[in-house]
Amino acid sequence: MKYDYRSVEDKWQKKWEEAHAFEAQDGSEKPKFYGLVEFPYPSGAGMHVGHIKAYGGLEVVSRKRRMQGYNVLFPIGFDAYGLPTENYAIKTGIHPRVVTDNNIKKFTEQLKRVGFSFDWSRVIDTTEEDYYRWTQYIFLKLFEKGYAFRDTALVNYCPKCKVVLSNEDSQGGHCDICHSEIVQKSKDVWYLRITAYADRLLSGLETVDYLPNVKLQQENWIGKSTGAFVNFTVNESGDALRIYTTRPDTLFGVTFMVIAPEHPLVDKLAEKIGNMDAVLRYREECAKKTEFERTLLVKDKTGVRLDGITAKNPVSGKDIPIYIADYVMMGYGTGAIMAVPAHDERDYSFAKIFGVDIIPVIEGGDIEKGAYTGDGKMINSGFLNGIDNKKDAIIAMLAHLEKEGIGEAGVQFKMKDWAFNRQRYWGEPIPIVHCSKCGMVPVPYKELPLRLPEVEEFAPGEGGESPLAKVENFVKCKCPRCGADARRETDTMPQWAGSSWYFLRYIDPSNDKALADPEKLKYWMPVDWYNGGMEHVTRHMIYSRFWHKFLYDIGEVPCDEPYAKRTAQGLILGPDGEKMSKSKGNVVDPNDVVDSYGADVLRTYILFMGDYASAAPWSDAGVRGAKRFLERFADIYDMVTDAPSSSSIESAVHKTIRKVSDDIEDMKFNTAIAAMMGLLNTIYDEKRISREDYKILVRLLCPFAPHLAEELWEMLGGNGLCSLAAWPVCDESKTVDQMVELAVQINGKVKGTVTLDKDASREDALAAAKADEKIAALLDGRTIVKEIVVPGKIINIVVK
RNA sequence: GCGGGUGUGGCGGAAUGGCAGACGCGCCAGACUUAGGAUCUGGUGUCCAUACGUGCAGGUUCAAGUCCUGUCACCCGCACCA
Repeated sequence: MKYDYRSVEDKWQKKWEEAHAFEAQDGSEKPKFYGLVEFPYPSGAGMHVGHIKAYGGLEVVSRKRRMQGYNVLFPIGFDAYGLPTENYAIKTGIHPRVVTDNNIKKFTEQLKRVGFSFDWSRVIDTTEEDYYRWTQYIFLKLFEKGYAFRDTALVNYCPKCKVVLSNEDSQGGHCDICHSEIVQKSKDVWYLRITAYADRLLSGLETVDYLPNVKLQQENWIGKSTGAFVNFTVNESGDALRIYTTRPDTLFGVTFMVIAPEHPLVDKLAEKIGNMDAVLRYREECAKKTEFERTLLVKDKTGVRLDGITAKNPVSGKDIPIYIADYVMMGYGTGAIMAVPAHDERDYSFAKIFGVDIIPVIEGGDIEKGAYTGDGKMINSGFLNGIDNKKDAIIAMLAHLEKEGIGEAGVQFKMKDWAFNRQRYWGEPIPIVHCSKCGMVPVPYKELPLRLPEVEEFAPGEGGESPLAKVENFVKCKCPRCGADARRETDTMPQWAGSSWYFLRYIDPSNDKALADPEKLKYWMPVDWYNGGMEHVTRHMIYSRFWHKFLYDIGEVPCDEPYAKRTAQGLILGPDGEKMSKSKGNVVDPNDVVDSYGADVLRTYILFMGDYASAAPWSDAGVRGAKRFLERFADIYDMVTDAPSSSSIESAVHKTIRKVSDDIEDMKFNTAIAAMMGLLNTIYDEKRISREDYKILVRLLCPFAPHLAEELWEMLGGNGLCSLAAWPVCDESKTVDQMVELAVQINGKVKGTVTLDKDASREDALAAAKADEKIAALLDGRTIVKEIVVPGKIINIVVK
């Protein structure tokens, strides 16, 4: 068959659109399936092959579900706020709105050309007023409940982008956008109190079906640790010095304390500290150090003793020195630690450098050699002496601390509150008014959306203020509470805001009364299956789970967890095996592949190239392999007869139904396609297949190469659209082969094969094996020790 | 350092403890061709072979790529988290 993919693909894309084939139905009696993919950021570069892989997985699943009779919601939209668009606007002077609209148009065309079965009637764009109105609404709810607040704190700041970044946006000490070194800066910033949900974000993971490594990464990011808070006292001033430790059992081994250079106690005790000059100098040095330098110097501990200051160990009563050192961070725990050099490697190396006492309190180590972090019997520890394990020692110590009122059990999380404002133009305005009398006042709900004003200049000011600050008629306003002159908040929300709830809006995209209708939410939520990249596991996913849990608590959504299942696709590497990047020049443009081979080839190749979850390099030769497969698939049309297929073909067809159906569920698309290729080879041997069996094959192919499948379906006289035809069901009885081949082993080594009836008895099988000439010769003169027969698989004869 | 993952042909990769290398790429040979970076057919782990082969060394088992112990290498997260 001559196959002109251009006209065929155009033809079916039009037919799908005319038939509204992929639009989800509200109020349907059918079972629902909500498949979600991470909506793209519409960059100027257009679509990447990575998008095709990311969407291609759930595309196949969604298409299969639809054919299985589900009411499928498989939506798409655009996460369009963000810095690249804004930076482009700053450079060119073109308004981000214009840039965004152009890019969305381009993405839409490209996505449609690939034939994805998205519900295009529900497209959302996070930068549109009727969308960000509800993003602002959620912010106000958070503010009302005290989960959005302002605080002055040391924050991650990117000097190049001139923005405050969250921890999630500055992993590894680099700006996520421009990769510059971030610095710590004290600023008055907006926070979302995500830490209030830390425990639930953790425990919720037990109720969802996420890939194990996705769960693990989230667990590590939340970073729960259990331990104790202990109050030490400063002898010279009586101040409490509170620490957090996971090892309260080692309290008797505390020989010094360390506080972070920025710890407020330093300033408080300034007059009593004998060497304040040196202390301040050290503090300055630390502030200048980049994250990178701090990490490199892990082994060489630095610090300064606070001269004239001592603390009292609350259990041993001993006086101990206090140091400041940058290996203690202000941002974790209380910014102060009790140091147990005998049993902590960091404290040990510090003690060695500074000549502090090292007192072992657990037996088993050698303090000359290093810290002993293992378990053992307690020594030098007063009432703990004799306890022989860590667990019991901790329990005993916690009881003592609580009884004496010097400490209590506690937990700590690595996760920090979410720094939420950006001094940027292209984002949702934060709907808050600053009034000199009333303080921070929310913009009334009825005034939402608070529109992003027009500006002349998109760049942030030199002082790091938002471009909105220069728009006088935006900034100047009346306080909604008292009517006095007031000023609007001029910062905008970070890019992660809009994507934290977008899956809710797809359910009811044009609702102007609520973020979505409660009945519709009840029907569609939770998302049944969410696929995306590993890079979003600790940011977008945690943020959106947080928002969702909050919305659940205030009764806006019907379920506690938004995503029932989460998977992730692996990267597509360049042909050179390296990560694709413009600078390496190894980027493959999916549009080129569609141009020269068609969308079906692109889709099929990307899902065939390797394990879906793993990274795999691009291969142009491999693309041609996919093309050959589809052409061979189409050429079978000439082998169709109206007589039944041979029993071997029939059996192979049903085995393929089973294989393809199961593999799609496991995202093993590569082996699903391989099974169809294998079946093709079998059919080519016989050059004959029944019309009905070929129609089964065409439906199996449909999720992968839907255009070709539709064309063949039509040629074969199938009813309606193949995309909406019933998914084939495997008839297990037809997959059972009457005759089966068994391997015959002698001492575990394969020496031959025998073909037997599937119901052959153990005796028959052994007799047949021994009747084989080669086997008989090998058995001659040997003593049979044991005979194993696994029906349908293997015969193993053990001889001496 | 901590946590997780992966090691299989020339390459991408398959294998509920049961015939390792499915399927594809590449390569070789042949056919059809004025031509072939098209198509079709056959072949293709290593070795002349007995045999040997899933990073390496052991172990369990009738049987191990798969399970167990140890070890090496690479990749990905987090990283002075107290």
